[in-house]
Amino acid sequence: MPELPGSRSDYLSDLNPEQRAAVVHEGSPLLILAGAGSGKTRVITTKIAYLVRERGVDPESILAVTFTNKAAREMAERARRIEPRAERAVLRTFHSFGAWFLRRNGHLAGLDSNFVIYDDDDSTTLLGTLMEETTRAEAARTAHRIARAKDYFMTPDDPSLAIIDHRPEFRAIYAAYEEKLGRIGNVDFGDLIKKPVELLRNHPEVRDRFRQRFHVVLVDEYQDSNVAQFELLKELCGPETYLCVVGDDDQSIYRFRGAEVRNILDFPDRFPGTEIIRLEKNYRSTEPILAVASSVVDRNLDRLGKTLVSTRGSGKKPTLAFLDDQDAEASFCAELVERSVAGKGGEPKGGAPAKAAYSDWAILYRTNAQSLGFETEFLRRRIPYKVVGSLKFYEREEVKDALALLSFSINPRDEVAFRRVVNKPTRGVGAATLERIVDASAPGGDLAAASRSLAPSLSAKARAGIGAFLKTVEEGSGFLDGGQARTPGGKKAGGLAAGEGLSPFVVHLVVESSLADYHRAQDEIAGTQRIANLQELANAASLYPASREGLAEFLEHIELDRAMESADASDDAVTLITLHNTKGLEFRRVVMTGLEQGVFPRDDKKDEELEEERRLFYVGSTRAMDELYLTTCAARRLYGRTQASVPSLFLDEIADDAIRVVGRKPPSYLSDHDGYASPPAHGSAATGSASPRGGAASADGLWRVGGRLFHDDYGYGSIRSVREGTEGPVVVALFETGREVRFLPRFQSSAFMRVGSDA
DNA sequence: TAGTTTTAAGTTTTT
DNA sequence: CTTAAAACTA
Repeated sequence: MPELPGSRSDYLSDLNPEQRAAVVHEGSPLLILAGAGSGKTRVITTKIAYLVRERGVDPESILAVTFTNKAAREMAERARRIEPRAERAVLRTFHSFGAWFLRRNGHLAGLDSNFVIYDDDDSTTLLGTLMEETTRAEAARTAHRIARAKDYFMTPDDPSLAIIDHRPEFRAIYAAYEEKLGRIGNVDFGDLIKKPVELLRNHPEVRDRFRQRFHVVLVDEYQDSNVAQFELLKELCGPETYLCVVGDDDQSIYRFRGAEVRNILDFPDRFPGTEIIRLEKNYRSTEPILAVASSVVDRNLDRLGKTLVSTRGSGKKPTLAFLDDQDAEASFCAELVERSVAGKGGEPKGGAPAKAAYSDWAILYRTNAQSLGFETEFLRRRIPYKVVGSLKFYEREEVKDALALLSFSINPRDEVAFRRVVNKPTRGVGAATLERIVDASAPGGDLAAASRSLAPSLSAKARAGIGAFLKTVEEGSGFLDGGQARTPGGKKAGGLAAGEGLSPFVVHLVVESSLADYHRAQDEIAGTQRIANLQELANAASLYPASREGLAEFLEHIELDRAMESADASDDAVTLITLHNTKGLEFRRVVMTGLEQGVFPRDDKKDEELEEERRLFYVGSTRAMDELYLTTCAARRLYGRTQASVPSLFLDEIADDAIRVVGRKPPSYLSDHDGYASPPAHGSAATGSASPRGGAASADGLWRVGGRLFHDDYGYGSIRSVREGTEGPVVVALFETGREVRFLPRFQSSAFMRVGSDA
């Protein structure tokens, strides 16, 4: 049957046997365990094309869900390239599918089709109105717990709620939050999954309709799915539905936000008759890189188990560098980059070094805060770089303000939006007035109407302020209801030509309003780009129709696809990126930095969390195609304080002959990890110390007479004498306060440090 | 009500 | 150290 003559390119013959088996498989549920770099996306896109082309499946009956918009776009693009008809398949993220579902069916659950989606910040604000005597930080914590409860598909009356939050009052807070959110008529991220499941359960006719619509359900990155998403799949998949999930349990790194590894580990049990296909051929990395990656993740106990085999064969052995501190780490990375770009590959042997581009390089770190050191050093050396993921366009104050104003104009019950912008710029509507208005309206009532009816009883200042605010909103409303024909003022907005959809509206409400004046003033003072950001927002709106529905759609797009992609992807620059953000990416050369206890792994208290950190190591190291470097520092500045650090536990898990070591291993690295943090140690010999010569020094050469010290309690001082005791060096120091103190460096950690002569 | 000073806290974060 | 929110004062 699949033998179509001539006309098609033989896309199946490009696949390896396992990939092909996964593509042509049908019947039972299928779990594809796809290791890093094993051609997962290729399999899933080819499968869509195959189903349409060879099996005569109607593309509109195929639902493929991913976790990121980027992945969804890439999948759509690649499937379409093989089979143009695949364009009609429903290819969405879980959340955008949920929103799509609720806009059509939400009325059955009392939800207006133009609902606005609240992000975590909005949920926190809403919760703040319910928990009056708590700080915002506490409200944020509770909001997070509620989000987790929804990830686990728990309602406020769920008996297991204590697993999420053991406080007895949590149940009531969660219930109150749900009640208020419902009255306002909006939803949060968790609702986009949870509400469709509930609706499908309560309305069998809707469920059956969907089961008739989608015959094939495909899920990408299944290891990142949460319990609620699993429930959604169960509702969507009837006995006739073909379900295929693709994932890698070793790449599950979002546990902290509800991802449930058990979903993939238990998939064969939950869906009886499941067939498992393993994709273990890695097309990305050389063998030595995979050896390092595997050696760490292999220590995990809870995994399905897979052995990646490189199709690229041998290559350069990964390098582990022991360095002094984060400054040394930054310059180490900078030098690696500079030398490779100049064509002087770092290695004396191994043939002619290939000349690298800046874009071949990625510097990986555990936390965003670590990027700063690299940025400073790269800036100084004029190495082009781009920081991925720190843009946070949607989190900017002016953007959030603009979105709040837009949200309020389609939903005057939106208390969160109202609170945010009613007195911005300051119009004389303070906390007292605001509370009066909110109290005057019924819970979840129309706040614009409440403001209007209360206005006569307010002070002149507050009345004028409310009036100005309402005028702005009403003009916006009129525009939306009147349709495109009634462009406010008839002027060409912000240089945009006519027929720009929603743009003129956004320009009027946001770029030309008093709110914009406020931000324009901020631009003057702080030299920021706020107005430019608002203009960008307005430009993006041109793609949506000038109606309430169009505005809701626009807001949904902003809320669900926050990765405002900067178009500088073609620039030749080093990538600075968190480990989490690298999933799905690949680079020729990768440096994983900060391999220290407390940094990475960040926390070694709980076994399950440690296993997740190991997976993060696996994800990071398998991004590298040709070269992999690991760095670890003897000391690290954190919150302005320098602390001694111990090399990461993961470094112990790599076989000695699997990695090339640069710099000196500290003694503690060889023995135990639970021991004392050693004082600034190993790098000093390698970097060359300029500390004073002569006089007694400790056996390890770190403590010299005359050396400078800093102690949290005693301040600055200098070393008077050093001798070897049974517990290591014994140092006597005279501090500036005149105090003379004797101590054992071994028992000192954060409170005490050497002051480098380079400092 | 609005601006200033003090104090507290600090992961990762596809949606 | 750096940032953001709470507390405080004009």
